[in-house]
Amino acid sequence: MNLEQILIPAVKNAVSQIFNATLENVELQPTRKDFEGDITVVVFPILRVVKGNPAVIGEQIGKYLAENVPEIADFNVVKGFLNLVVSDSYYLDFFEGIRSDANFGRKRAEGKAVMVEYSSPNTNKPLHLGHVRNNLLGYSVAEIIKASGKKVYKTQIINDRGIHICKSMLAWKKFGHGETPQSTGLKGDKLVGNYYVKFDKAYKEEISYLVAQGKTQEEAEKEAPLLKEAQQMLLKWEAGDPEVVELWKTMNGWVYEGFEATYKALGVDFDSYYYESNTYLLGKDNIEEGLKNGVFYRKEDGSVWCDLTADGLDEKIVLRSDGTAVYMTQDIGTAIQRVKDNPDVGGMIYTVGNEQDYHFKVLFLILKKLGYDWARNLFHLSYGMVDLPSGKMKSREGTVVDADDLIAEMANTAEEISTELGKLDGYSEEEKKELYKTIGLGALKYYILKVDPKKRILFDPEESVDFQGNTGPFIQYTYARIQSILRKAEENKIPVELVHSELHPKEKELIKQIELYPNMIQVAAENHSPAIIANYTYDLVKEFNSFYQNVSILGADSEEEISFRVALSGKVGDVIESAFKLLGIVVPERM
RNA sequence: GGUCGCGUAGCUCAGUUGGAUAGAGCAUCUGCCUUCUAAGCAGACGGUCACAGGUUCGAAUCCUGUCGCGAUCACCA
Repeated sequence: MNLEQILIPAVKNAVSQIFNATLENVELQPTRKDFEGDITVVVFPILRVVKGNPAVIGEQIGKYLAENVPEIADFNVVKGFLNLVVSDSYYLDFFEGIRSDANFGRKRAEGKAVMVEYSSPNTNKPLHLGHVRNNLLGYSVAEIIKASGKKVYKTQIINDRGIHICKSMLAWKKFGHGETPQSTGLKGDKLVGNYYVKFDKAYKEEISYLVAQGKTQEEAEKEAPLLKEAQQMLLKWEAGDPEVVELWKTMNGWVYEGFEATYKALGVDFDSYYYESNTYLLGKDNIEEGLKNGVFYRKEDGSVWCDLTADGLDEKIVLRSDGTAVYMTQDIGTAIQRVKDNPDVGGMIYTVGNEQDYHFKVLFLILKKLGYDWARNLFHLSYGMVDLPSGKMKSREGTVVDADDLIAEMANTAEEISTELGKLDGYSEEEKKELYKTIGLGALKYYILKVDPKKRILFDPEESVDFQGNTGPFIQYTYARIQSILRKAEENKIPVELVHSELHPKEKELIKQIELYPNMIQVAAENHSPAIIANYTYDLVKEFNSFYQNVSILGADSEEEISFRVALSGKVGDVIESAFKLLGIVVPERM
């Protein structure tokens, strides 16, 4: 039982006892630091049921609660705010109850599962900063929802077909001389990405040649022989030409190996993979069904549409006049296929940039119209772009921030700062390297996850990421210090099972903050926002640091006090670790 | 132009369901390493919550309008 569960009925009861009135809602909030008390009842909403002066009413309710609710030790009223002082024994009991609970804050899974899609790369380019935000967000939201009590499937759809892959393939055939990742020592995705760039370069040369011959820019772009050849290749691929398919398999294989390495470095994973080469023909049957149900209609030219004007949207094409699928067809089919593959799925989350807001609005509406019950639980986890100080990332201008480079750079920065501060002296080179990675990655992940997904992020690679203040390393550092306390306590054989009777104000503040943790997980899950977890953890760490600096832990007055503070520190460490796990950030034992 | 999103301190960001005097970090300034890790702590400075109306006992938060920034409006994906 947390405080809310105790107080809401208690306040309702008080109102009915004193005023003989029925209260629907009780509004509680943590008491502001500048007032005395721990939790505050807002009196104003009660005025709807009980007429009178809020201060007087607050006074009466406060008196009743103090007399009848054992958890309430005292109260005071400021204007319309009834501040309640919660007894130390409540917090001590609460702490005792959760101290040994390793799963504190996390619920066990029940009900329908949720499928979270994220990453969704193209196989012609290496992953970049934008994908990093996508991956971190998707992974973290999946973990948060898991912790909030739902089974989660992590999945991705890989765009492994289409003209863009053919471009890389063609360039490799023409200019590659049989290069492989093994022969060049390049990561597979980088190698293939290079050929995509090579294609683009050669294509541009052809265009300028044609323009010089007197063609218009537009004509030249369409008629360039390289492009024609790539289009031929796509047709061959669709026809199942063995040679083209073989090359396609080989090159995509290289890319997947490269991606796996990046995912591993980022610390994200997936339960299933969907490939567009398998799903691009899906959805046509569903269109037929929709036609029968009257959800769709056919135009004279044979194309199929969905009329969404009644819902304030446009008409949307779902099948071309030549009967081939469009993006929407495929997405409809894939969604339905996924639920077939995992019948316990009751909803899906798509982690895709906000430039596709409209697409998903339409997709969800169509699926709803088709009558699937899980279609009511679809969510587009839409996030803002990652911009550089120079503006957008443009592959053609070479301003793309590569994911692998970025991760390596963060580790370098961590090394520089650590060396400068003289930390980590006395560790082996291998241990140090591991720590630099952990810290650098922590900085990057936290930097990206602490901001609201909807907002754009301005990322300055020159300034790199801060290590002071509201940052990943700061929180990791605090965790490492806590581990140090626990080690010393163990060395000195300090028992931790003792409980003392009176709480220091700093101890009380800390326990109050810990108490909020389960609530934060729920709020973060409902809002699909890791930022809520990140900012909560920061607040907890601030609270702990204040405690740490202002009271003595291992040198406290009594043995009882020492063991209590060690136990409290340990629990703070557990909560930090648990919260950071939801963000996919590792906390080191020492740093 | 239509639709959607964003606009909070010099900069980067929090702000739970509408609640008290709007909070952090960075930057600038002042103290604190003889105590458990100073990547820290305590404090100072810094605000017309883009603007104007409205709803409410109460608005950064909800509604309407204006301005600014971005995205999107393909038989592309």
